[in-house]
Amino acid sequence: MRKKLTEEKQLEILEAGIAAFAEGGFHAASMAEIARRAGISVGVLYKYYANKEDFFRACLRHSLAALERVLGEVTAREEKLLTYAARLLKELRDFSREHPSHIRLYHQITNAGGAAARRLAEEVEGAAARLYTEVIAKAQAAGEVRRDMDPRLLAFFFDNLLMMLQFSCSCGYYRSRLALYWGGAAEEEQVAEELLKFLESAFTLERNQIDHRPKAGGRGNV
Amino acid sequence: MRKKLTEEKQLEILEAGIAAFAEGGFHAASMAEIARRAGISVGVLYKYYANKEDFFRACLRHSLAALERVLGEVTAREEKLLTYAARLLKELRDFSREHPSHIRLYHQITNAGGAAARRLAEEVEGAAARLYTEVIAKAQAAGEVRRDMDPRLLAFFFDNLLMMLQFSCSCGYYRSRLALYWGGAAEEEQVAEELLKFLESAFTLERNQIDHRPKAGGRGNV
Amino acid sequence: MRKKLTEEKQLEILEAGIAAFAEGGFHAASMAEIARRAGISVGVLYKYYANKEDFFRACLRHSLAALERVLGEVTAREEKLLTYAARLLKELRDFSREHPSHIRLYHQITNAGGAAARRLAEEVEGAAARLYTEVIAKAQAAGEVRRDMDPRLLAFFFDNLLMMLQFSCSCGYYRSRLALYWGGAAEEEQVAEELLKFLESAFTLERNQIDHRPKAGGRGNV
Amino acid sequence: MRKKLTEEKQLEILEAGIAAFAEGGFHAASMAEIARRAGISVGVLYKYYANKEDFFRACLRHSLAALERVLGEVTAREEKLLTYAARLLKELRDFSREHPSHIRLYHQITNAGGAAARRLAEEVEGAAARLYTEVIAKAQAAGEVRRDMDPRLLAFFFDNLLMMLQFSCSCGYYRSRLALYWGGAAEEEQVAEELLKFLESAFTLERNQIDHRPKAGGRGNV
DNA sequence: AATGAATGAGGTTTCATTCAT
DNA sequence: TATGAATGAAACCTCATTCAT
Repeated sequence: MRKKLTEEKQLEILEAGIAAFAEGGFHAASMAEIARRAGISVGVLYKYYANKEDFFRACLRHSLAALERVLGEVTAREEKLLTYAARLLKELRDFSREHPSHIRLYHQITNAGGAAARRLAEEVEGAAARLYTEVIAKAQAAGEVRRDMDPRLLAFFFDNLLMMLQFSCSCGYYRSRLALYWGGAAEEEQVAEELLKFLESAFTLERNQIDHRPKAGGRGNV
Repeated sequence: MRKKLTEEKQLEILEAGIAAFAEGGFHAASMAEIARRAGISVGVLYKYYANKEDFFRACLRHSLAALERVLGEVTAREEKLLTYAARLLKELRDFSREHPSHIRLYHQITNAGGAAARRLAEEVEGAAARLYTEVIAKAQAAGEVRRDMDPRLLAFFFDNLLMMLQFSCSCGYYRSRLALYWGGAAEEEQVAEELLKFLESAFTLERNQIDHRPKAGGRGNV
Repeated sequence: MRKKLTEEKQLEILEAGIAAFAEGGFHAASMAEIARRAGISVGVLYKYYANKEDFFRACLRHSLAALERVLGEVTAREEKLLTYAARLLKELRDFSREHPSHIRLYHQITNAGGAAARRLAEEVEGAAARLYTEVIAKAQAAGEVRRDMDPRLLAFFFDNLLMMLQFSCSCGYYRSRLALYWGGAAEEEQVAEELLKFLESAFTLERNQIDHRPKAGGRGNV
Repeated sequence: MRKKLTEEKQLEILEAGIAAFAEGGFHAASMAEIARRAGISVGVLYKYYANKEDFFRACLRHSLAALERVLGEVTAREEKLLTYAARLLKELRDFSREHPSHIRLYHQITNAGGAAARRLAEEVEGAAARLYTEVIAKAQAAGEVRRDMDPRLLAFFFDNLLMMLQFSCSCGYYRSRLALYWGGAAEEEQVAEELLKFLESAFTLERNQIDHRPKAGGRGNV
């Protein structure tokens, strides 16, 4: 009989699916088009996946698994908060560049609503949320991070900035938007670098420490 | 586009479209369903709009115009950066609550890619990007904002946090995500309050000012 | 708007469906083909019926309703058993000729098995079974019909012969089969006539009355 | 058709096909499912049979051959009509019980129309039709059977009752129907027994012999 | 002018058939 | 040779769009 699809081909199919679903969501993608892009016949899709929905979920799982693998590698090491943040930024940037469709698919699912959204959010973000919060709480205890803010919100804002950075690397609209702010030839390395500085300050300075006298060369405060 | 339907009815149609498109994107929405929701016949839809795409663009325009109106009102007054940010947060939060579909539709279109995305980004974000950057640059000049970061990136990170806050108020997934971080009964007022503190620090403290000695009660710095 | 399908057109659609399903059963018929035969588009089929199964059931209902109407008319009058049987034969023969597809569809569903078959049998045959049995029991009480057989089985054999007669008038195979027995130019009138004679004897003669002496011109008995 | 599979396996394949086709007709059965049931691969099916139609015909031939073998055995002996009928009933009942799928497949094909139906009817029923007619004609000549009816029609009605009895033993719908008439625990032996009585009378009593005076305990005749 | 039924292209899914292994 | 995965035509079904009323 004909050889079963190689592992490689199976991945290619998933990638084709991810790319298609990332484009315009579940409804916009066509199974026939996906098959064509993956260089197979529709029949194969339906031999491996019960239906479009099932295939979509497989793509999602595959995509999120890859993302989680990246996060897992970064979080395996014990480190100072900002060192950790720096590595996270780098890894996510690399991942976003290599697999923009994965990030775009992830962005797609954030459209979802209802119970499915809740389940998905817990599945995808739960671990990260807890990890970030914990790391930040520890850093607060160690006096490395400001104590006048709830660690959960610090973690939340931190993750928000990470998400937007990923989107800015991967999704057409957000890329254009970054270009609008930063100029056409966006060097993402520098953006990441600057984001670290931004975070460093945000994590450090307590409100009551803010000096309200104008700085040299300027008058007045924020 | 003739002029027979009342202004009010026209708005109702657009709102129905926005709600439908916000749900699952362009392809998931059905013209018949939209007409039904708006209490009109499909025929009317096609009298006023050439086709689905055309109607979608009208919904988008309407939705973004509303958003821009809000931004416009906020930015009309000359103010200090953080006062301005505070007002912006409040207005966007209110808008997100009253018109979550608008925000969700906005989120939908950020999936787009290609030239359309570029055009859209410029149209939607261009003014804000320039405004934020300018305000921040002025604040830097006045010594109210750190000078060791590019005002464009400061503006960019600022806007990123704003966008995520809007999504967190409006879109199912992001709402669940906020709940994950912050607990079930997320009081968005407090989140906005804390975001201001976060921004204040991020905008203020320069990296070389960061005290690397551990704070009281903790040892070491970030 | 376009005019809704006339009652007449709706019947035409059902007839097209009945003809198609009668041909080779549920699976052999194609919705597109049915639409084409009925002179409509597939869309109409799916506006009136949720899906193929639903449409099939509607065809069945329509077909059986027509059959039941015929039976109902016949059974409305109080009559002697054989007069009644004669009229039944005539009406069924006429119906079979005018609507052979209905009979053929009926024949199709007798393929069914399982609980659906039981339900269908009760629905279609229940009334007739009870009626025939009752009429025969009464005739037995009146001494008009042999008493050495269970009225239920007499009714059953009676109905069996009726069913086969219908099939022999409507379904290709059974028609050919009748031709095999009776010769090419099967005159169904005469068959029905003879069936009556057959039934008359079967209903009348009790076993113990059978004369075992050879009849004139023959030797030996059955 | 090559000759590599064991005789036994070939029969198993045919039986699987017969069971599948009997279920819902030609179109409802799937080649893959048949292969699975027979414990072979589809490839084998297509090595032995050119296509689905060809395989269907082979199943039919096999099924009818079995039926004809039974009839052949019964008709080999010279006997009195009713003894013969009794044996026929018994054999067909046994066959229906052991191979209900064969009967159900036979029932399936009686849907067919056109020239194929004619050919099939001749092939399947021709011999029986001629045999029955001949036996009955002889019995008439011997004075054992009424002479006021055409032997061909007597044979036809006789065969009709036989067919229905077979269906009533094998096909879901007809079984339910019998239960409707005769009660849940249909004992087919008794039905066959009673059918013989029914036939005996039908074959014997001539119309002009029918006594039109009411029988004891009743008034009037049929 | 508004309606919404009808249209039919196009999407999803199945399955008879092929053919590389 | 037997296998059963791959193929793709054809079936079911949906919905953007048209247009008779």
